[in-house]
Amino acid sequence: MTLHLYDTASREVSEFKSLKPLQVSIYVCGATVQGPPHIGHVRSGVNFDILRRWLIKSGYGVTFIRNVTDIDDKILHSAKHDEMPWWAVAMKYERVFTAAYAELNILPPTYEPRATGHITQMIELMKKLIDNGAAYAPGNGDVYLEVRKLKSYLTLSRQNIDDLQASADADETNKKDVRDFALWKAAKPGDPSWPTPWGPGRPGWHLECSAMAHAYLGEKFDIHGGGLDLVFPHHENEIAQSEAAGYGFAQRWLHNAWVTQSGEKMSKSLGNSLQVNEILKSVRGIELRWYLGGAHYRSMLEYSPAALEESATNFRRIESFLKRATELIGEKPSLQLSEEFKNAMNDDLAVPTALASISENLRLGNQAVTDNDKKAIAKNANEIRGALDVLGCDPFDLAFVQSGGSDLTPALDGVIKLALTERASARERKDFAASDAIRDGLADLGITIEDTAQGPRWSIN
RNA sequence: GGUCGGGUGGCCGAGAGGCGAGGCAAGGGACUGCAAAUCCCUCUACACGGGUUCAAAUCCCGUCCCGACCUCCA
Repeated sequence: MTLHLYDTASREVSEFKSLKPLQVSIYVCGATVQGPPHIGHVRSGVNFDILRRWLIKSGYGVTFIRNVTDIDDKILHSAKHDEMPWWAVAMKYERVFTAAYAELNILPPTYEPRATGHITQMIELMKKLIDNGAAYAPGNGDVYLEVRKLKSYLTLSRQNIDDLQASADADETNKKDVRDFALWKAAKPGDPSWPTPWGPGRPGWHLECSAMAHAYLGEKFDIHGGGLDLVFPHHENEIAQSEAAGYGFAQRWLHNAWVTQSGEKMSKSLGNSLQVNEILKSVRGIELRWYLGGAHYRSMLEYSPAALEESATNFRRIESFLKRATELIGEKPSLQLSEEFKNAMNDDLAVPTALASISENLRLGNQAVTDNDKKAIAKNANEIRGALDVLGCDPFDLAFVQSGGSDLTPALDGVIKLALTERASARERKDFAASDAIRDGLADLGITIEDTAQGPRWSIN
């Protein structure tokens, strides 16, 4: 099976064909850096990172753009509130986002453009749109796109323009039609602004992405992604601007669903958002990634602490098998993929089905450990590690290996082995009170002892 | 009002006409001095009412419920 992906525009899963052979260009709408990320933000990051890794594994070269929206109303609002320059607010949260992405082993984008770094491209795009007659500048410094003049509009969300509720904005008086949207917003006193032929102002949200996608990927590119809530208006307006400028734009649209709580979308404004930093106090980044990436990208993921904990436990079982297999085989598993896993991933990134194949590998692998069948241990360990690698959850990945400081593991191993030798001799003379005291003592220190056919092993909880 | 998703076992979560995904929890068993880990077995569900079909969780019609978007959103 070749790679098939869903397309929001057609609402169908279809075979993926890149514009250029073995090259894929992807633009994903990144964060507006007006606060720290919640787990919904990074779910989007994980979902598109899995897509990217799968494309790379499938032999494609991938150019991956994820922008940073570093100027918007909320950033300006925060800046006033915190008495900081707007750019300092944006940079502060951009760094928090970057750190969160790194904790979850989300690959850095090929290019990560900031909106404010691309004003020139935005002005060029507006000029083009005004020359085309698609956009107009009413004279107050705003620039609007005239949606009624478009050949098509709202094709992604399949809405009728007359059914849209008009925006409640107070300063709509300069629009020819209430549904026209701002490409550029005139400067308000005290706000940052950039000079344009139509007056000083700042970019509208939609214009940024069209201009940056064009700057880095050209007139046509393969995949445009983002959260489901961006379909309208953001992506509709990106399409409108780009098509009005004569660009082919995105060939396929992918949207990830939300993380919900009590059935409701997680969002800062609803006050039910869970910050990544908070969650990472209870689970490791690799475990949070396993949890967020485990649901299908188009399905809502209902968050609960119990579900997260369950998922983390499940991951630790897999990880424990891989470590065990490494000890028994004498080398790290290689990266192999089972047919089941490949087929699942090719079917619109069916991660839950792919996970079922990992569970099967795990069961067979553990059985092989019991039977001491090294060939079967290796096969299953290799296929599990290969799958985890695609999912960005390879425990051997350097991204997850603690860096800095000296590694105390060999020293600790020696000390624990001394204790285990004592325990073994106690067990030999059937002094179970003594042997259990050693095991309990180690358990109190967070060290778990398992008696295996190959002798005792220890691990830190 | 318009446009979209969704309702699956105790819980989470796939599937989208026919071989009962998978995980977690629970119960039983094997192994163990006892545990832990692991393996085996059990528990077998698709909101409701009609319809189509040899066959429906899946398609159609209707109903109920939940959620999202309608110019701030991942």
